[in-house]
Amino acid sequence: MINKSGIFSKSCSHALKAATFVGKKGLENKAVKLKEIAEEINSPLAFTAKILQKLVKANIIESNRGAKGGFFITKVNLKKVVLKDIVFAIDGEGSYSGCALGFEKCSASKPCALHFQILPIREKLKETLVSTTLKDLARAVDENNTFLKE
Amino acid sequence: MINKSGIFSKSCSHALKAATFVGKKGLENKAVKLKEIAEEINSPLAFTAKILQKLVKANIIESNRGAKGGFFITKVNLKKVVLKDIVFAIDGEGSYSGCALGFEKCSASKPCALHFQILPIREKLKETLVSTTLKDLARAVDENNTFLKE
DNA sequence: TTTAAATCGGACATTCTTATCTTAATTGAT
DNA sequence: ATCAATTAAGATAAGAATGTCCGATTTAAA
Ligand code: FES
Ligand code: FES
Repeated sequence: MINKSGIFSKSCSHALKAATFVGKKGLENKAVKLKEIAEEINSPLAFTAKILQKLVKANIIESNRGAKGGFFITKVNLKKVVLKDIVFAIDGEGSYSGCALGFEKCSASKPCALHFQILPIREKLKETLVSTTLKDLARAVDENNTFLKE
Repeated sequence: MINKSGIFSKSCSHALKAATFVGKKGLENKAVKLKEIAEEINSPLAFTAKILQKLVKANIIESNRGAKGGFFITKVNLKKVVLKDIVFAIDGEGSYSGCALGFEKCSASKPCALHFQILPIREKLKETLVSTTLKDLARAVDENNTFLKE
């Protein structure tokens, strides 16, 4: 999953930020409009729209069209959705279980040259991605302990 | 650094494989030709050439042109070069110290929403990348414990 | 019923990564 | 000197990721 500037692809980090902001508003049962989301996470409007649509299709957040519409997340999902769900929805599974050197499939029976070095790191990453909920992130942002833009 | 199919960019994983193979031959003080490298790591010839050139410019491996030419690594470098050096040479520094959500710079004073989750993973990755030498990888491949292609 | 506010969805444009092609430069052997 | 083998380097192409645009659709309210 490693690329030239950070851990996640841009799409994925925009998705994580967008979902976190929707989650933050979800803490108080509010829906938010696309425009507000894009501004709040400092991400291009149209591109943010595309990403939000993916999150909707992946049943992570929901949306309402028309006047008074917007994006929102249910209490249930806010608690249930973990980071892995978002990463999968945007980048797919390969991103967190693929072989470090590009083998078709990571396996201990034909380990690549980096297998034993990378495996523990990937395990730690997986553990974090499945144990961190969107609510965790949303709360931290809501309490001003962490931020969605610089 | 995370992308759609594995931990490193393709360029970077080709570089790691190529360097490891050159390193394996370096264990017995042999130079190898581009063609042999590309075949051995299952990577396109011309693209492999480009990557090898970057490794040469980064003083990780060396090359000789002309008949009987090829790529090789000195005993000193084989022992001294760590994975970080290769990753830096190909993908640059951002790849392992950039902010997970794309902030200009990762900092505890303005942590992004994922900072506290990602930091320990990145630290573990860094630790691995600086403590694993090319010789370590080359040896494991030489002993058939790990592989460079499927 | 009309209108304005939103999201949806597909086509399009741009930029970055990956890959190829071609020509030059270098070197050892004949 | 010439030739063949080999890396170096730059131009170019193909593909994927990122980003934009615009018209269609849905909805609430006037
Ligand atoms: S085989 Fe490459 S990471 Fe496991
Ligand atoms: S600020 Fe984003 S990872 Fe540290």
